[in-house]
Amino acid sequence: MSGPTGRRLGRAGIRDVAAAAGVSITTVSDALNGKGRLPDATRRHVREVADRLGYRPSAAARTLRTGKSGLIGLTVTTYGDEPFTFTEFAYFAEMARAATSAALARGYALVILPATSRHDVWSNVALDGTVVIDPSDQDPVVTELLRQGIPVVSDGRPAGTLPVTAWVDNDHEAAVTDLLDHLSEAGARRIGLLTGTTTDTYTRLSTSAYLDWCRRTGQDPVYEKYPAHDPYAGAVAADRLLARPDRPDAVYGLFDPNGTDLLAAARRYGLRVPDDLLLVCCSESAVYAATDPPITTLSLKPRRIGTAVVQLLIDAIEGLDAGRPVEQVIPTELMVRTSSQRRPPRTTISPPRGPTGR
Amino acid sequence: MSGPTGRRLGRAGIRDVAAAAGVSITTVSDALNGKGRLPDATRRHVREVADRLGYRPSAAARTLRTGKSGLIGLTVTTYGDEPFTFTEFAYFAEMARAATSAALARGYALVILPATSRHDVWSNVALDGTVVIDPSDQDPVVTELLRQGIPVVSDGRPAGTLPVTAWVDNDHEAAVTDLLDHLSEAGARRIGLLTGTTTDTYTRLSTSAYLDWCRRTGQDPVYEKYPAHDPYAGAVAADRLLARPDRPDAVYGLFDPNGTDLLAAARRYGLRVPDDLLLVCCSESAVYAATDPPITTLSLKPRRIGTAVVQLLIDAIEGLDAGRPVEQVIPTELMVRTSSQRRPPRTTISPPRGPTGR
DNA sequence: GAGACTTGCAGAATCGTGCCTTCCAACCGG
DNA sequence: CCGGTTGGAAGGCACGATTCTGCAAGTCTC
Repeated sequence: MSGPTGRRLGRAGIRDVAAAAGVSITTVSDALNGKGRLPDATRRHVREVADRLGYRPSAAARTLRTGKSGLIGLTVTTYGDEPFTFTEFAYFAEMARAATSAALARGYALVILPATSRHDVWSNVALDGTVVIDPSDQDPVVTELLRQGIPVVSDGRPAGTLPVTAWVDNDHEAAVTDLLDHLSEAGARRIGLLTGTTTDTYTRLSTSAYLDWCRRTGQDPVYEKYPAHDPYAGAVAADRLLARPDRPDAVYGLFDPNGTDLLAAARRYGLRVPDDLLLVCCSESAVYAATDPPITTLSLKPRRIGTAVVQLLIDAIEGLDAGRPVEQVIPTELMVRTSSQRRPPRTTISPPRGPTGR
Repeated sequence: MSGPTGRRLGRAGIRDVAAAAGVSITTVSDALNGKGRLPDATRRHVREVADRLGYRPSAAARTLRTGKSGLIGLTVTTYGDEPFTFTEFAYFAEMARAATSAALARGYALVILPATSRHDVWSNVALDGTVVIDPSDQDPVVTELLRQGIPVVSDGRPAGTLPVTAWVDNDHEAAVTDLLDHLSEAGARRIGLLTGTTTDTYTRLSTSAYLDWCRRTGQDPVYEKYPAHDPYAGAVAADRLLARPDRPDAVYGLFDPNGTDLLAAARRYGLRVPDDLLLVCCSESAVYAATDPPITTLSLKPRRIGTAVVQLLIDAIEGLDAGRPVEQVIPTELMVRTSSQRRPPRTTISPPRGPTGR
C-alpha cells in the first residue's frame, strides 16, 4: 500500500503535517508563514498539529525555493593555517560578537569563513551576503562574490578600487593625529611608534598619519616595525625601540600587546611611566585599566563597527539601502589613563568603583 | 524561439553548463563530482566549460538532495543580549579559532548560533551537527537537536543526564587540586578563591574541588563570589577578598581578568607579589607573561579542546565514530611564573590573626 | 435572485542538484 | 552469426518547501 508518506523515518515533513491536520500542503505553509488568507482557527489548528509532530521546515528546501538562506559570511584574515590573527584577538572577538548579535537580531546567522580562495567551502554554503575584514587589493574572493551578485561589506576601507557594496572604518588618520597631539600636549618631545610590517590598511594609514604628523611638527620619526602576528617579535621590537640612541620619551603602539610589552621594556631600562616615558597603545583589552600604571588606549570601537557592518549588509540584502550612504566612519575613542599624563593629579587611593560609579 | 534556458538572469545553472558543453545534466554532474564512468576528455571539457561560465553549484540544492550541508553550529552561551561572555574572551576566541580551522580542514564551515531557544534562527539553517559550549542541564536546544537526529558534541561535560553524542572537557578537579598543591608547596598557608555565581560546570567543579581540597588539608575555605560576566564586579570581589580579616596569603582566580584585578588590589593594600601574596589565575591571555610580576596561569588548552570537539563531531556526522570513545579529557597546563614562586629563603611574615588550628 | 466580490483552500509548477535507471553502440569469444 | 559484456551518456524522478493559479461556496448589492 502506498500510504500518504509512510516511509519517513526521521523528521516529519510538511506533507505529514498536512495529512495529520486534514488540510493541504499549501494551507500548512500559509498557516505557518502567516501568508495566505486563512481564518485564525485554521492557523491555530495547523500550528498545533505541527508542534505536536515536532515539525521543523527544511532550511535547505526553503533556501532553494526562496533564494534566501539567512546566512551571512564573516571572512577572517588568515596568517598561516590559523584564522584571524593573534594580535587582533580582543578586537576580533568584540567585533564578531557585535556582528553576531546584530545579525541574529535581524534573523540572520553568521558563518565564519577563511579568506583563502579555497572554493570548496565557499561554494558549499549559500550566503546572502558577506562581511570581509580588511580585504586586500583585488581580493579574488570579494571579486568572485560580487560577480555572483552577492553583497559584500568590508570592515576597513577597501584598498584600490575594489567595488564593495559598502564599507565601515575608523578615521585612522584623525585618530593617530589626535593621539599624537595629546601626547605632545602632555609634554612629549619625541614620540616613537611601534608598527607592523604588514600592508593592511590599518597599519598603512596609521603609519603614514604618524609620518605626516612628524613632518608637520618637525619631529624626526622614530619607529620600529615587526611582524604583528608574532607576539615575541613584539616584545623584541619594544625593547629595540627603547634601546635606541634617540630614545623617544613617548611611544604609541599600534597593536594590542604593545602596551604590556612596552611597560615591561621600560621597566628593564629603569624608565618610569609616565614620568620618563608616556605610553599609548591601540587596544580593546580591559587589562590596561588595571596595569601599573593604567595605560591610555585608543579604542577602535569594534562593537560599533561590527554592528554597523551587519546593518549595512542586511540593508543591502533586503534592498533597503537605496539612497543610504555606502561608507560609514566610526569615531574612535581615546581612553586617557595615567600612562599618558605627565602631571598625574596625584591620585588618592580610591576603591574600585561599581558599574555606575555612583 | 525558446532557447535552452534563456531567462537566467544571474548565475549560470547546471543546465546552462550542460547546454554549452553539448552534454546532458547528468554528465555535467558526474564530471564535476567525479562520480560516473566518463573518459577524461569529457571530464576536462565539462570542467573547462563550467569554469568559463563561472558556474557554482547551488549549495541549497545540493544540501536538499544530499542531506548534508557541510555546516556545523557553534553554540555560544549568552548573557543578556550579547553572545558569549566577557570573561571568556581569550578562551572563546582561541577555542573558536581552533574549531574553525579544524572544521575547514575537513570541508565544513562553522555557524555561530545563540544558546537561546529562539527557534527562528536555528530552524533557518541546515546543520549537520552542533558544538555546544557548556550546555545546561536539560538544555532544550540540545534535546531538540538530538531528537532530530543531529549529533551534538559538547565542550564541557554535560550536566545531568543530557545524552550528548560526545563531549570534551578538562579534568577540572585534578587541575585545581594540582594548582592548590603547587601553591601549598610554595609556602601558602591560606589559599583564597575568587569564583563565580553562575552554575555552569566549570565554576561548579572548580569550586567544589577547592572545597574538597580545603576539607582534606584542614584549611578553612576563604572565597568570594561574583557574577563573572561583570568586569567591575570582578575588581570589587578581588578587593573584598583581600580586605577580609582572614586575608589569604595566596589566591586562585577562576576567570581571566582576576589576575590583573588581584594584582591591582594587592597593590592598593601594599601587598607584594609573590612575597606577601601568591597569585594564580585561569587565563589564556598572553599579557600575564609581561605583568609585574608575571602571573602564573592555568591554561585549559582551548585550542586542543576546539580541535577535539570538531573532530569528534565530524566523525559522528560521517559515521566514523564506531567504537571510539565518546568522552575525551584534555590535560590542562599550569604555566608557572613569578607570582606563585616564593623567594627561597625569605622568612614569611605570618598573616593577620585568624582562627588557627581549625 | 443574479452578477460581483470575498473567503477558504487545493493543485501543481518550480527551485537546482544528485543519482537511479535505461538505452545505445561497440566489442568479443565461440 | 549471436548473446553477453562494457563504456558512455541521456531521461527523469525525488529532495521539501514556496507560491501562482484557480475553483467552490458564501456574502453583498440593487
